[in-house]
Amino acid sequence: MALKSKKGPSAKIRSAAFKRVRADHSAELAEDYVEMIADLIDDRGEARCTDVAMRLGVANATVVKTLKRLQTIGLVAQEPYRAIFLTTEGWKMADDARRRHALVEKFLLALGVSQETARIDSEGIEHHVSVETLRAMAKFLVRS
Amino acid sequence: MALKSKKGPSAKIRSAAFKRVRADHSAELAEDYVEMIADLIDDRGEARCTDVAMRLGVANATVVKTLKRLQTIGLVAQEPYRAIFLTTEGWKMADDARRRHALVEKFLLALGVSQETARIDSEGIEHHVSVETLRAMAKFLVRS
DNA sequence: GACAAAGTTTAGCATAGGCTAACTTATATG
DNA sequence: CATATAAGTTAGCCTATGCTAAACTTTGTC
Repeated sequence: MALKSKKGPSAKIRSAAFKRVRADHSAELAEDYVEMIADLIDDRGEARCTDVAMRLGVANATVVKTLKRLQTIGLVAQEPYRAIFLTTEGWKMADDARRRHALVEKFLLALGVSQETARIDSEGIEHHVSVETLRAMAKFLVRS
Repeated sequence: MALKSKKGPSAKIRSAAFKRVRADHSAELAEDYVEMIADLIDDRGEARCTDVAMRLGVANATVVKTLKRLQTIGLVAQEPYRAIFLTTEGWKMADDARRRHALVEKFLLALGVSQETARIDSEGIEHHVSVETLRAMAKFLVRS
């Protein structure tokens, strides 16, 4: 391989970014669920499977299965055929996610994008924003 | 259910955001791969399985498997035991991703975050930024 | 040209997140 | 208060993305 040169020490550093993205992804769904459950509880007093399914745009059975996972990792508590509750841990994650989500959305609006786009993009972006970037966004909001 | 009120027409609209995020995710990996393959080809003349695996931080076998999928959807071309090439379609996607990636990264830097954070966060964010938001970021860069 | 090292592929496994269809439980109303 | 409808659950399937270990090519070197 004549054209092969060094890999550079950057390879490992580079891969860290992708590893973080992959880690984000597995947390992402959990965050979306607890955030939505928190909203449902606040808005209407309780969170039901069906509401979560409808809002997420997935089948009921999918929600049930995912809730099982969230129970095993201690974010959610639920009796069969009953409404969904959050554990202390779950509330913590939900509040965190909501704060982050709101900030990103406000930031996008301040940047000049439409409400619609801010809502949609913030949903995707919120999970990939570090504390440092969040802080920079907050600073921008104060300035502008 | 005494406390159940209307679901609101927002449910379907809301779910659209999550559907987009899910769709983004399945495209995301493809974009990461073609972007990285394009970089490897430009930087060192060819893209090898091992390099992709190392940079992404995954096992070799994982790359092989994913490349199969990318071949079936027409982004990548490869002979067994040979280097990886991009199809015209693949190059289009790679260039698109690279443009988007670079813009997001530059934007984050302009916003005041560190190089390190800009690099990492842009990797996660680039896949979730709409054209409208990208344009707003570009505008911000011109102004600042 | 033989052979060791490096790179690639295959096989087989696990987890996560989707789905539909069939079934069970809760509840709201006649 | 019986029962139809709505809600939740289970079972079984699929795809995507990871992994390790073992097998197979390619290639560089002696």
